[in-house]
Amino acid sequence: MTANSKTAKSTIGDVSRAAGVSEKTVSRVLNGERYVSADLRHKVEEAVARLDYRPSFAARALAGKRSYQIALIFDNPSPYFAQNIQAGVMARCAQQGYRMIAQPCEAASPTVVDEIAALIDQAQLDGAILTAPISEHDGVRALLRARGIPYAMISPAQLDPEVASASIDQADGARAMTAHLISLGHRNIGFVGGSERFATSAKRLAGYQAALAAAGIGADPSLIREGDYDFASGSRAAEELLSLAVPPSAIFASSDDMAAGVLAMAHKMGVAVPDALSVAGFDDTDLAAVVWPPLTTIRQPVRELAYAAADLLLSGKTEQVQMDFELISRASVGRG
Amino acid sequence: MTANSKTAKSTIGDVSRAAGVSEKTVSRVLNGERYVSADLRHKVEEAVARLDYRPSFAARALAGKRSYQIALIFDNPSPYFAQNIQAGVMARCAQQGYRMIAQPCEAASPTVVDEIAALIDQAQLDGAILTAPISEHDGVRALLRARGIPYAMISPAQLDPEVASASIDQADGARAMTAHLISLGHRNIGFVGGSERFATSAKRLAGYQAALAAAGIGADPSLIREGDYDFASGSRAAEELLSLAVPPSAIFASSDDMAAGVLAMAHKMGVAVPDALSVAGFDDTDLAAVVWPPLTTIRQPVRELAYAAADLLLSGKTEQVQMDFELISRASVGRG
DNA sequence: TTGTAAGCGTTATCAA
DNA sequence: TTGATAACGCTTACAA
Repeated sequence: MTANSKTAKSTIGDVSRAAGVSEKTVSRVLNGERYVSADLRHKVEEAVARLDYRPSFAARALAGKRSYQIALIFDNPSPYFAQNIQAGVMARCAQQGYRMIAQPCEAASPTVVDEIAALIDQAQLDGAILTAPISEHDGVRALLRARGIPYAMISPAQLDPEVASASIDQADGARAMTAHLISLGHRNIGFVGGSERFATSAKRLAGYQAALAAAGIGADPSLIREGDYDFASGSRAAEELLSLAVPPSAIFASSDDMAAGVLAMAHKMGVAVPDALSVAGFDDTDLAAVVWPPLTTIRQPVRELAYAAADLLLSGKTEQVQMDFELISRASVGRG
Repeated sequence: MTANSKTAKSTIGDVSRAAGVSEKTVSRVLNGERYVSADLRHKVEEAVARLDYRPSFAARALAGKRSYQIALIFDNPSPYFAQNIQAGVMARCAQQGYRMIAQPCEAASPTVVDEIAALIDQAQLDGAILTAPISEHDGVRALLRARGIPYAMISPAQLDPEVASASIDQADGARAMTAHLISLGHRNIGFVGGSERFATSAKRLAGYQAALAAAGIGADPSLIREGDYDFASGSRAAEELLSLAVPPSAIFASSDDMAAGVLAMAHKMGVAVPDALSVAGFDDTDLAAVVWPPLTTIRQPVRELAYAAADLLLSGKTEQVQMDFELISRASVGRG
């Protein structure tokens, strides 16, 4: 290996000359096509390794049908969630020789569709992965369909039998958590719901209500508060709930930022956690898990959802994969 | 605008025909070159708009000297930090017709240099932006230099007069915070330092010590603990500090995750915040600010650092920009 | 199983 | 100030 090999950028022509074969044969080996003799294949592989050759994305995209690029289109959710999804998708792409283009955007902006159209044209996208609430954006989905770009959705509000997706059962998660609280002896369970901007909110509320009904516990509307998926709204809701004549003995917040807010407010109001109050969260983000140990959470396997979505997209499958959530009880894990 | 215009991908040839000029002239207009008559320029612009034409990145990269792509290379810092930096850099790139390629990596991995070399070759990078601790990685920086790829650093440990960078004065931030605590009457101030993996840790400690010295307060080694920049190590350090015969009346944690840990431990040990204990943090991530209101922090203007680094890189300047930090006192802001 | 030729959409070069 | 023509590095189509 000469000193140059670290600096020189070799081409497919260099490789073909070094291996004594045609450029097309090198291309065949690179793309794993059939009809290459073991002998030539070996020679090519050796030359590729020796020259430290790597194909140009630009040339491949221009000449071929595929660009080996897919986009991850997301609307500014929690940074923890976004980073996890991004890392997961990127890892799977890299494994298969693809590159991921991160495309943050605002679902509510009037220009989203144009922005994504520009991306498709300029980057010659092979596919896309959508997270909520972009996965609910009709304009974006129509564009993708019109352009013939395959896509997969992560935790979409509605399963679409024609579109690949990876998700957990939101309602069942909330049901399981509520049932868990009931099994601990709680009868008076507060619920902090999420904003209507996300379709998951209604599902989580439904799960909570289903568990209560299944246990024969009457629904008490004063125990249900609407939040905004953020810390402040969780605090606010907790203040109201804990000020009730008969305060709840447990509060289930349907996001972890809100659960953290509930905990902070409980501390502030001198309510002992977990002795006088159990706090539970629905964890989209891993945030509460990091910051606030004394918490029971329903965890979405975020990384795994990303893997699944990427795998579906790259393999061209159009399945709706349902994954399991985890119920993590800190009390038993004993991390605090 | 026909129905087709939303679906058709037009080329520079289509535009040249529509405008009645040569392809080269269209190219000149697109790239803002001189020597194009106002008349033709106008015709071309009109045709571009009418056809909704957007140049192909792949073709530009292949034919031209520039790929209009830069990489953001970062090693898994806090998700909040990463998302902010990414959003900032991406925004500036988009403004100037560039694309940002996010490249997470591990500074300690033996393959980082190869991974980045692959990226340079395959994507034909025009430049890169490095965050700590990649900005301290000699192998990576040597590679970039050898390949002739310009780069900018965000908050590097050492300013390099040859390399563009955007940063705040870490030592001065820690000094300012410590001086602030002293001005509130504190004399007994605990310090939780960061890991030696980041060169900033030593600087923050130095700032803390400088402020104490300036106020004529003797250094007490038992008040200084080493942490790991995470929640757990902050809790641990706080537990030790608050168990001292004479516990500190204020604790300054040099990261916000650690500050959150300090706060949680104070609550757990029944130490009233902020009455019996002031807690201060150095905020790289916005995390504690979101989750833990009763906190005084030194905030890095993360978004602005990203803007500055991107602007420097894209304009080809080799300056070392120093930005101001903010001292945010929650008590006065009154957010809790 | 292998190779030849053409062309992808743009910019660089050089001539007009 | 404009425009022909030849690259750029690869894959497609087709031939051998």
